[in-house]
Amino acid sequence: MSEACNKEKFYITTPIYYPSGNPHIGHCYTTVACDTLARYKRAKGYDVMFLTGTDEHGQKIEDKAKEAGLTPQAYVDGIVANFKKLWEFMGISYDRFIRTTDDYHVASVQKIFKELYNRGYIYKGEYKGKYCKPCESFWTETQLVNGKCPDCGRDVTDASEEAYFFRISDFSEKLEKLLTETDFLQPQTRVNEMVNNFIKPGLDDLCVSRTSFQWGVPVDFDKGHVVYVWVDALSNYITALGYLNDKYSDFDKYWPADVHVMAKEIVRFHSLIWPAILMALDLPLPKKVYGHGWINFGGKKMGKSTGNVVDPFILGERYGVDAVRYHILREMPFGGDCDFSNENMIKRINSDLANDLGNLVSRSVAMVQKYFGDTMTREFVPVAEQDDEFVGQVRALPALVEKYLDNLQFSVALTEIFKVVAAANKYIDVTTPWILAKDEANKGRLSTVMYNLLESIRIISIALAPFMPTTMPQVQAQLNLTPEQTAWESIYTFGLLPETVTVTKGAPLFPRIDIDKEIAALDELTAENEKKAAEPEQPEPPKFAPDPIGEEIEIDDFFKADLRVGKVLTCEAVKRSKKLLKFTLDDGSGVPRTIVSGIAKWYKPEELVGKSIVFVANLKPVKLCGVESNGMILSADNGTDAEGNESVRIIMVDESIYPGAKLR
RNA sequence: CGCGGGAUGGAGCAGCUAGGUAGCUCGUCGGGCUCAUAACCCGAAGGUCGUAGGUUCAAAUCCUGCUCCCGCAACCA
Repeated sequence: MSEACNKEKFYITTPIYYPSGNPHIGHCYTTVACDTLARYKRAKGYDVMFLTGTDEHGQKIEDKAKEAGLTPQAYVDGIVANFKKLWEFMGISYDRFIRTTDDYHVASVQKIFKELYNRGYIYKGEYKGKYCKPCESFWTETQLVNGKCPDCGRDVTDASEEAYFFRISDFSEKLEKLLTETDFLQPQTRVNEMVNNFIKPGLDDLCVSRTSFQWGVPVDFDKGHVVYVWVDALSNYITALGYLNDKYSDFDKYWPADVHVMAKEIVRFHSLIWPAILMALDLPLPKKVYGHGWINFGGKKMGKSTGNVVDPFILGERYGVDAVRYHILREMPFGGDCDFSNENMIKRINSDLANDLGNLVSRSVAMVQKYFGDTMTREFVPVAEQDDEFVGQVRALPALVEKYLDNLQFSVALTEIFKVVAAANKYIDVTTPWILAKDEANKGRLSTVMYNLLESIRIISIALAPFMPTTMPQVQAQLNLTPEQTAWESIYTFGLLPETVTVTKGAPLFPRIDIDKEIAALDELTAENEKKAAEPEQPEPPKFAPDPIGEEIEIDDFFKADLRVGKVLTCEAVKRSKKLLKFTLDDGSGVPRTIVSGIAKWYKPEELVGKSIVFVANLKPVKLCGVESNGMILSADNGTDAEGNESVRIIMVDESIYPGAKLR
C-alpha cells in the first residue's frame, strides 16, 4: 500500500462557471472560499482534490459568440483564459480545471446520457413551446417578446419540439427525505425553499435535450439533439475524476464529493437535479451541498460615493491579493449576503490587517531586535497573572478554527483568529516590554514575554495561512520558521518554537491605506472607466436596426385582429409584479376594459392616464399575475439606448379620435 | 392569502433554536503608553431591540395582526 492510500481524501468543487462574460468578484468569493478550505485540508494532511472549471455550452454562448463574430469555441477560449488568469492571480490552488468542451467530458456525457436512457430514466417526449418558422427556433413562453419571436419579432405558432426528458419525478420522495432528514444541504435555511417551492408542488420531468441550438454535446444516438445543460454541466463533477472516460482514473478514490460549494441561486440544481441524476445512475451522493450568499453592491452609503471598483484584478493590485481574500471571507456571513464597498474594504484592511495584525508582527519583531539583537534565547520567567490567560487563549484557538472551517464558517473562524491578535496586542500593553528592557535584571522576564509573542504569531500565521497564502509565509520568514514549525499539527503545541530564535525584520505586511486619498483615486478610476465605456458609443449614432419584414399575409389575416383606439382611464402597477401595468380603458362601449401590459419598465402609470392608445380588442383574455387582461396595447420596439437597454414606446394617437374607433 | 429572509445605539452585524444584567467591529469623545505601520491599550457617551397587541413573575427572544426592505418563484398576450 502506498502512503497516499492511507491518507483520507477530500474532494471539493466550485461550480463550473458560465463564460458568457468575464469573471467578477462573485466568482472570486466562491473560488477563494473553496481554495481556503482546500488549503486547510491539505495542511491537515488530507489528499485533496480541488476542482473548478467552466460550463461552456448553450444557446447564450452561441448567441454571444455570434454577436462577437466568433465561433463559440473561440469565444469561450478567450473568456476561459481570463478565468484562469484570475485564479492564478488570486492564488487559487485548484488541482484540476474542467471545461465542458474538453473531449473526454463530451464523450463521458454522451455515455451518461445513453446510460440514463438505457435505464429508462430518460424518455423521448414533446417539449411544448412556441415556434418561429423563418428562424427555425423554439422559444418558451417566457422568452417571447410581446408574444413574438425574440429574434425576428414575427409571429410564433404553438408547436412542439421533440425532446428527451429526465424522470426526476421518480425521485421526489427520496429527494425530500434527503433534504429534510439529513444535513445534505447547508445552510439549513435553504431546505424549506427547495421543498416548498419545488418538491411539494410536484417536480416536472426535466427537459434534457434540445434541437433548437447546436452548441452542446450531441446526443450520439439521435442526430439533431444536443444535451441540454443539466446532464452536461452537473456531471462535470464526476467526469473530471474519470467517470466513463480514460483521461483520469480517480473516480473511485475521490467520489463522492465532500462538498459542492456554490452561490445560492444554483442550489436548486445541485440539491434536486444532481442528486436525482446520481440516484438514477446508482452512484453515491455528494456528502454536502453548500449554498453561500451573494456579494451585493446595493447599500449605497450616504455621501457621494460613486461606483465601486470591483474588478478583482484592480483590487488585488492595489491592496494585495491576500487583503482581498481576507476581506471577502471576513465580510460574508454564514449563509447570508453581504454588501461590498471599497470604503468598507479599506477600513477592514486598515484596522484588521494593518493596525492589528501587521503592526503586531512589526512591533514584536522590532522589539526582539532592539532588545536582543537578531537572536534571542529565552530564559523561562513566567508571571501567571500576565501570561496564563493569554497563553490559554492561544492554545484554545486551533480547535475553534478547525470547528468553524470544517463547517464553512469562514467569517467566524477569522473573527476568532483576530480575537487572539487583539489579545496579543493587549499582552504587550500588560507586560510593558519597554520597561522591562530598562533593567538588565528583567532580561529573563523580557525574553519570556517576547517568546510568548513570537509563539502566538507563529500559531496565528499557521491558522491564517489557508486564507492568506502569500502573506503568511512572509510572517513565518520573519521568525525564520522551519517547515516543522509551520506544519498544521504544530499549531496545537504552544512552545514548539525553540528557545533560541532568530528574527529578520521584513517590510510592512499590509501598508496602511489613506482612505480619503484612496477613495478619491478609485472614484477617478471609475470615472475614467465610465468615460472609456461611454466614448466608443458616441461616434456611432444611436444604432437602430429595424427587424426584418415578416412573412407575407393575406389582407384577411390582418382583419382578424380588431384594433381599436382607447382612452386610458386609470393606470396602476400590478401588485407583486415588476413588469406589469394594469390599465382601464374607455373603449367606447361604456364598460371600462381592463388590459394588463408589460411596460412598467418604460412608463410610469400616472404619465399614461388620459392618453389615447391603440389596442387589440378581440384577443382571448388571459390572467397575468392574477389580473385578467382583455386585449393587448400596441407598442413599438424602439431599438436600444446607449447603455444597451431596450426601449419600448406605446403607440399614442390623436386626441380627436373617439374611443372605440376601429383601425384599418 | 405563492415561498423564504430581514428590520437591534451614527454605520455594519451578533444575540432569538432551549425567555431573566442588550454584545461585537467601525466611527465619536476622554485618558494611558511609546515597542510599533500617527499604530496599541483603557474608559465614556449613544439603543422605546420596525409597529400594535397577546402569553408570562419576566419578551430582542414565544404567539398574533400590521408596515417597510430584500431574494426566489410567477408575470411582459
